[in-house]
Amino acid sequence: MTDENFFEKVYAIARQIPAGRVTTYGAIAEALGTRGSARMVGYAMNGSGSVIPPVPAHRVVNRSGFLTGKRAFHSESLMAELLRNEGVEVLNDQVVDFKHLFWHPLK
DNA sequence: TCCATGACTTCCG
DNA sequence: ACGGAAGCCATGG
Repeated sequence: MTDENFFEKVYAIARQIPAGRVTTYGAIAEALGTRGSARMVGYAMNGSGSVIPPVPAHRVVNRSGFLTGKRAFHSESLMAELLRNEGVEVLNDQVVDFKHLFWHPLK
């Protein structure tokens, strides 16, 4: 393992996401200072399952509100289940009123 | 060191 | 408005 500073930053912000809220990879990337590394955010989240404390990766979706990362979970439906458990309505692998539930890391 | 991959985003047709 | 292609940064082989 080399310098995992980047991953730690992603995890830190992901853990700052309030329950019942969701954010986008680009927003996190921008909060890190690397706006173009939106893909890396998801890439880092891929290892979030092996990090402690646990990271609410299910609260992170793409800018369209789609659960693009649900495939990385143990079950593809688990991500939607977690969101619903927090009060976030998910329909057809998409967050309902995503625009309204959107949470900005810097805000 | 170079090439290939990816939980994204934006631009162009 | 919709679909396809390019750009982007970090990691691994």
